[in-house]
Amino acid sequence: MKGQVLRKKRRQTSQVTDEKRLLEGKERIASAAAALFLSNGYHNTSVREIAQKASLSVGSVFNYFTSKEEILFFLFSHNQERTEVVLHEQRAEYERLKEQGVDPKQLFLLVYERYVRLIDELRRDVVLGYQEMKSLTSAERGRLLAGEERIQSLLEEIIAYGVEKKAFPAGDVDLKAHCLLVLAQSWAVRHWALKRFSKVGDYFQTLLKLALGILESDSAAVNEIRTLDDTVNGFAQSLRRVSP
Amino acid sequence: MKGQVLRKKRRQTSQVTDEKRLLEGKERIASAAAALFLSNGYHNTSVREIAQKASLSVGSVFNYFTSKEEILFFLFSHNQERTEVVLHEQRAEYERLKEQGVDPKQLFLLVYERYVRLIDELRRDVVLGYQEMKSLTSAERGRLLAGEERIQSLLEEIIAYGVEKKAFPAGDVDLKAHCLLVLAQSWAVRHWALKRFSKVGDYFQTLLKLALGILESDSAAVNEIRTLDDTVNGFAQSLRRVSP
Amino acid sequence: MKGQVLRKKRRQTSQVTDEKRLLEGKERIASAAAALFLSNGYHNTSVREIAQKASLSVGSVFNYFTSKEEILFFLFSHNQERTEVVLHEQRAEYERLKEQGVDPKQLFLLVYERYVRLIDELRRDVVLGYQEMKSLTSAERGRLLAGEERIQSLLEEIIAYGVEKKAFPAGDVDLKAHCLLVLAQSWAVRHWALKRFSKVGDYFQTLLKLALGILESDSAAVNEIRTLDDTVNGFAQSLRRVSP
Amino acid sequence: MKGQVLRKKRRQTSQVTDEKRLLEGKERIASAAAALFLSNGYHNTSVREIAQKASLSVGSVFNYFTSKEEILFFLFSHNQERTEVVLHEQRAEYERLKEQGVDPKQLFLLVYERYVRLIDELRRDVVLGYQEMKSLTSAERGRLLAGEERIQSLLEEIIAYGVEKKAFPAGDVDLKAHCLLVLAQSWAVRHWALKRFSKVGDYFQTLLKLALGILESDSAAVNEIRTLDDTVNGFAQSLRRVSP
DNA sequence: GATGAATGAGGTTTCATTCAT
DNA sequence: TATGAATGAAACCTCATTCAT
Repeated sequence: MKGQVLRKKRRQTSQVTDEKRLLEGKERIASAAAALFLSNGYHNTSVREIAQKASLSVGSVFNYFTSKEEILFFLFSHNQERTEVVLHEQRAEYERLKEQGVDPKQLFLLVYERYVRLIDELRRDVVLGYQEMKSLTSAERGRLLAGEERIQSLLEEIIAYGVEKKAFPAGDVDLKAHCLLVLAQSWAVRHWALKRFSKVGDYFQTLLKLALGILESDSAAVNEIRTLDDTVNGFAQSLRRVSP
Repeated sequence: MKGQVLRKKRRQTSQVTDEKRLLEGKERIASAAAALFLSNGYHNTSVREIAQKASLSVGSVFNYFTSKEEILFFLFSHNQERTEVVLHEQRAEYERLKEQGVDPKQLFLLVYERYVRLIDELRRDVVLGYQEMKSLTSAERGRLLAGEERIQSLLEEIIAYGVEKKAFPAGDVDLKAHCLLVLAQSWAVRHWALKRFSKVGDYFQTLLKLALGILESDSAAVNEIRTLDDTVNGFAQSLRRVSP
Repeated sequence: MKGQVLRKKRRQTSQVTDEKRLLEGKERIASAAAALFLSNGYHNTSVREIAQKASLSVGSVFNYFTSKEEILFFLFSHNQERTEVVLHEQRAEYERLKEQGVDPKQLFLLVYERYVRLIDELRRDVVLGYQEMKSLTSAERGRLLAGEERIQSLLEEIIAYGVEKKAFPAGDVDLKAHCLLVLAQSWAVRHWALKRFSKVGDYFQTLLKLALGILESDSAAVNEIRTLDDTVNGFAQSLRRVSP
Repeated sequence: MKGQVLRKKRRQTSQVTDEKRLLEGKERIASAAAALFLSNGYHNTSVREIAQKASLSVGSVFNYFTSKEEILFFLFSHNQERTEVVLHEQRAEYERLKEQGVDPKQLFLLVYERYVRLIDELRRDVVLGYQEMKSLTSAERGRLLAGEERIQSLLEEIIAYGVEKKAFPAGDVDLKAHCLLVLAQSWAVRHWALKRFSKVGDYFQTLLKLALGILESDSAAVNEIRTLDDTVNGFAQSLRRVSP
């Protein structure tokens, strides 16, 4: 009943032919769009606003992108590509330094700092990713998350190496990696709460202490605490009943 | 931009008069809406869909809420209220336990566990908050953030108490609190990456070790490392030049 | 590169729920649309114009149809259904009359008249079909043409029956059927050239004579003429060279 | 409606000055356009597509034509001119042969064959005419129809001459001419249904028999039939009541 | 004279909101 | 109070046309 009746036109490719000009235009528009998406959200930003911010007419935006959604896609892709490159560099560095016998702690911190600085570089896009991930198709989302998983794997690998070298206690490697990832990303996602660090270097300088705390945290002492914990039974028990 | 714009005049009160019915209706609608917002996003959810899911007519939705936006507000304020209550309990517990001379570590962990469990309870809403914060008016957003700041203050206060009691090293109290907050929230926000913990209790059981690692992390050892760091100069320097 | 990024909303069904009202509305809108499509063409008619002509708001049109193209589809479907019904009746009548031993000429004319009157009834839609066939998908076009082929087959069958009964000379049955079909449709398609016939009955009254002329046309006499034709050689030859 | 609307002011002459180049360019573009118009329809063909097919830039198209509409006009007027020329030739031939005392039947067939072959030659444009007539201004449309009327007049004239010479029975001259016109055009318009004739010559060879059948059809015999018809009263009556 | 990026009017479509029933 | 059809503003997008190079 609802079957397609009319011939659909194939959606045509971007209209601008000059490759260099096309890319420049895309970047100009995407940059304007990113700012607006960030402050107002993707859905609250109209193409007209983007065009205005990029000092273009509405029509021109569609000479560079075939749809509004492609702008978002472009931003994510850019993010993706950059991440891939850095990931590759990091892995190479890691292999090289490991061979040189560099201290695992230092080794980890070097790679981790690199990641934190990447987050800083891509701050806008990371936030955009958090906000608009629900809008993506699962395929697109998959690609984005795959990137993260590869990062986490790299971190886990390095931590495992540290464990092997007795630099860190064993156990909970995956959660440690996850937490360090989250803390790095929080520089972008909750940047408003970290205003006291004016630059990412300042942030990292402080963060690395906590990071080492995480890496060196051990299960032994904690179990002991847990034992104590049970003595405050009433309160702890009541907590268990909170969530439905 | 849209968020700041003057709202058009609009019926200011819901049509339903009976206070009890009104609240029941609101909750029914908001619950349906929350599920949809979560899986499709606020902007990709139409009022008609909400009405259908809540087994109501479109018109009826507007008898309970004056706008779609208000449904979002309702969800957030519900979150707020719940958080306020727990915050109040936590503070009371904290004061009581402090008086009883409970070990600061335990004390912190008790309060922190309570918070982690709250996050679990409000998981949907926390995620919604991350995603749709941009759809709120700045006033609404302010209220939301104020709540978080109060939580963070409480955590800071307890950490400071631990420092005072020599349970934790001094320094970086605010960042420590911030990080612990973020890690708690990651249970909601990056839940997909924490699937190996089937229940929040499992998660906390492991997380608390890292949390203690963070709390006990010190600046001394780190500085020593940084000294070493400088020996790998070339690589480290190059990192500094990464972000533009 | 152009891959779909954002989740698409499933296009929702017509918004009006009351079945009767929905159909009435559809017919009202489609009727207004048909008039406009006919005089201005489908592409030169905007939904706004349709809405105005149907005394509705633009939005309301989309409460009844999910797209402009569905209006066209509706018109064609209506045409299709009507044609199917009549075709069925015609075949039944044909079988019945044949059994009664009715004169093949009369039999043919009865069925043919029925078809001409159907064309009159669906005049607008037939013209629309001619004009917008190129806009249809091949599936849709196929359905439309299949209907015509079935009619033509019926006509051919009856002519063949007449041939068998020696009412018509043998030969060219398919072309005869085709021509009679075309002449019937010309009442719709070139109606402007047939203004002197105020009603379809008048048209048929005259057309039937020519129709019989076609049915009774024979090959014998013609061959004789062609022989003569060759004597005017120069002119006839030159004609052959016209098309490239 | 749109067709009637006042055109906005616009550069009235093509930019290209060299007369010969201008015409060549126009023909090149129009030829590309015709192919696209025919397969996709006028409205589903963009100027960019035309330019591409003609291996030109979009801008250049507008150096040769002042508007897209003008391309359509050009195609039709080309058609017109060709028809005018042939019409003129036909009339001359007709006068000449009449003087020579050629048999009216042959005479008619010669002229008619010429017309059928013209249709074949202009097949694309004829189809375009049927499809896109609604896209023309009424003035343009008028010119097109005037051409057809002149053809029909010529045919009528020849038929009348045949009647005078007792070659054809009297009566219904206009309808006969109309029908023969339609059947000739059906070679273009419903070409898909005439695939069994591989060339226009084959088609005409068969068509001419039916054409003679039409020309020689008489009213007398028919009236007799009609009388018979009334005996099958019930069915025939019911038919009359079909159209509303 | 040729080019193709820029333009903006206008098209279709969605959807929050209103209001008569 | 509940309903759901009607509304129209505003969104995305297309494309004929212009014009600086």
